[in-house]
Amino acid sequence: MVRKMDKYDINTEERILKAAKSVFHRKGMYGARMQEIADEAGINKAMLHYYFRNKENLFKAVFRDAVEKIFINVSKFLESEGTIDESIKNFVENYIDIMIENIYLPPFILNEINQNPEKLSEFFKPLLESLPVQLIKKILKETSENKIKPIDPRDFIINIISLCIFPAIAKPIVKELFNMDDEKFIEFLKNRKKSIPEFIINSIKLT
Amino acid sequence: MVRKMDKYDINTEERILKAAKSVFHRKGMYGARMQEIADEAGINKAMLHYYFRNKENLFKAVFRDAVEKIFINVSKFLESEGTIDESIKNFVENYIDIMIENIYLPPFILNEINQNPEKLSEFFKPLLESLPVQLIKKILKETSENKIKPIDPRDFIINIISLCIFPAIAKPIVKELFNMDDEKFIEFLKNRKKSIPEFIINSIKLT
DNA sequence: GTCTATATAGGGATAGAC
DNA sequence: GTCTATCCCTATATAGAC
Repeated sequence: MVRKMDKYDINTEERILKAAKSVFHRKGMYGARMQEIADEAGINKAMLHYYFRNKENLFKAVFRDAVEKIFINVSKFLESEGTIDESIKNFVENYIDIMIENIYLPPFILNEINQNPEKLSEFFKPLLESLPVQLIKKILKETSENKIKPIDPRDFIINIISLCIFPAIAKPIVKELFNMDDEKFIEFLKNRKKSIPEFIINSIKLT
Repeated sequence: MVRKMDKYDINTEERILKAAKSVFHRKGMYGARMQEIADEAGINKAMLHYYFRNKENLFKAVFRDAVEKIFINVSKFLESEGTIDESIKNFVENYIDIMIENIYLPPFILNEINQNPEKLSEFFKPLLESLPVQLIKKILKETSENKIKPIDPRDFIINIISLCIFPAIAKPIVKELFNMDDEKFIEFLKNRKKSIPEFIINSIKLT
């Protein structure tokens, strides 16, 4: 796996991984073809097996990377310090930025989990267990102190995540529905960094 | 395609279609196997080709049915008469009922569209063009008359759809996150028939 | 219409030379 | 480490008997 290389070169393993991401993200585990990955990496199929032994291993490397990018950060931002309002703004802004940079990942991950739910325990369990404890406590506290409208913390968490992630999953439909090209679509997402926190904060604040 | 049959029997074509739905919904176009569909229908592979000629045709029949179930209804409920509040309640309640009955469809459809965006024009275009015109007008009117907080109608539409559909797409994660079995998960969705309209109406009403 | 048997191709994986 | 050639299984699809 280790190879002397030119400073400006990138090594074969990285080239493969990059190509594998591109193909798996678009086509999923079963739609992807090893040949296509090899072509995109500019090498031949045998190399894929030399570095990753089989398709399943290569896929897992890609999937693990995707989960880390998308879910490690959910965890981090959901648990931030400060008031609820600050937490919401912080989460949404950071999360939509991640989404814009990795627009293919949410459909890729969610599709894989729906088709293979057992992957959940293999990749997510440690993440999920520790996830939103702090935030739930914060919501319950603010509710009991009459600082926000009462809301089931589970609904709150699902709502904020839904509003951030769903447009990435429905991208082709959203673009078609509102006649957007890619640029307009990104602009739409960027605007949601402001509109989603407003939407959520309005809905929970006392009148 | 037509066959005399016992009153309590269902004909072969329907058996195939039913089995095909079950398998395609769970595994998608590329993960599904014709053999598995044949087994589940209780017939052999040759029959699949006799009735549908090839896998692609069979898949399209299943996909078309899914799109009609999920999107015809979006269109219908989004355009209902009455005040905005009534429209929201009407849409969410009806849509979550549909979701509960067809929990596999949203991930199935969205995955297929993400992997094959060209399917969009083939199956959706007529639907999408006529979609939310009335609702957009209603929102703009209420905004200009200072009856609700100003909101981009596109955000409004995406928000309401996100809140309804996302839990279906993330079902395995939601169940894991909150330690739900299937029954608890359905209960959670049913509760959202009330909580989502509250959430949305609070966020847009003037204080 | 329904079955068994088989053709054909595609794709993952390996062997072996360099 | 990288390549070419090839193996071999799997899955779609067809042929043909009943």
